[in-house]
Amino acid sequence: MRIGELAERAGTTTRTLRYYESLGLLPARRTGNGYRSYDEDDLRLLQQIRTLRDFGFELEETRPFVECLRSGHPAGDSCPASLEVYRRKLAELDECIARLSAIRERVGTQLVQAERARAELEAAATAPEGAPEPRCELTPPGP
Amino acid sequence: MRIGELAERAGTTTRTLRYYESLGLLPARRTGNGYRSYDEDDLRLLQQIRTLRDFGFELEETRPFVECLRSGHPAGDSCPASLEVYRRKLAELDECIARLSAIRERVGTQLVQAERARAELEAAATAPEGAPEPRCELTPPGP
DNA sequence: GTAGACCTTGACCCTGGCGTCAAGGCCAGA
DNA sequence: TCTGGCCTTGACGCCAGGGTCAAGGTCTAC
Repeated sequence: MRIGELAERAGTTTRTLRYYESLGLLPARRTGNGYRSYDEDDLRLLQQIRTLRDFGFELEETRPFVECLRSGHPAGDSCPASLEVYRRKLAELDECIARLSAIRERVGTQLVQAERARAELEAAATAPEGAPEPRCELTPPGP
Repeated sequence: MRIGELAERAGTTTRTLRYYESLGLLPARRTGNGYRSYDEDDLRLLQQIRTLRDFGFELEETRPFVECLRSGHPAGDSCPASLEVYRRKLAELDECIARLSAIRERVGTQLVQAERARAELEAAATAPEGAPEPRCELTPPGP
């Protein structure tokens, strides 16, 4: 099959396939007129790549899986190199989740504190004229 | 103070400060010879920006905080626009963490399954000669 | 007066993963 | 024969957040 058909069947674009070829990730045979030619195995390789990318794997990280499949294994993750990528990815994900969770806590704390500070400001604003703090977009004092 | 000193005190670079100025995020006054001139307030604005960036805020997201500070408020998060950014960021973080956690589970499951499959392959390889499955980098059968 | 440290603007480079043109070749149907 | 649809390579753009020159101006110290 040609590049357009493969792209469509894999739910991607011809540009993407040419890009993968430029990386040596998914090389293509050529027909007499120079057109790229792919078969069902290439489709499987491509699906492996796209699946991993959906998981957030970088293209380079998909290479061991692709080569594993290409060397005749039934699954891309049948080879030790692929398992190693899985493990690295897990560690990466854990670290990322931990970092984001820590930030989430800090931002949440900041929000609560800032909201409390604003509530006090508003109370002071509606209360008998205290010191007129600099106001940003405080809702105008009630009627 | 001039740009070099401000950069050093804030732990960043002159290039970064010029970049922020080009975005209108941290404009600078100029001295007679065209040099940028900053004061302590600018340092506070810059610190606010850097702190938020460390939290993963994009530069545009820091703008409400900076403008809040510049309008005379004691803290960058004293204004409603800043609180809104906090809330959006929290939602974003929650979504991101949830997505990563789901992926983490799927990758973990894949790893376990692939490891089990490999263990079975190895068992078959060390057992009495079965069908010689295509081997990738299987450890050579023990002595 | 000159070396050296600072400053100026402008411009190109980098990362990843493509999108989007441009200019032209190949092939099938009417 | 012409139109339209596929294909080819090459090259630039984009996103953020700057890094890194280059070529030149300014100021201070010796």
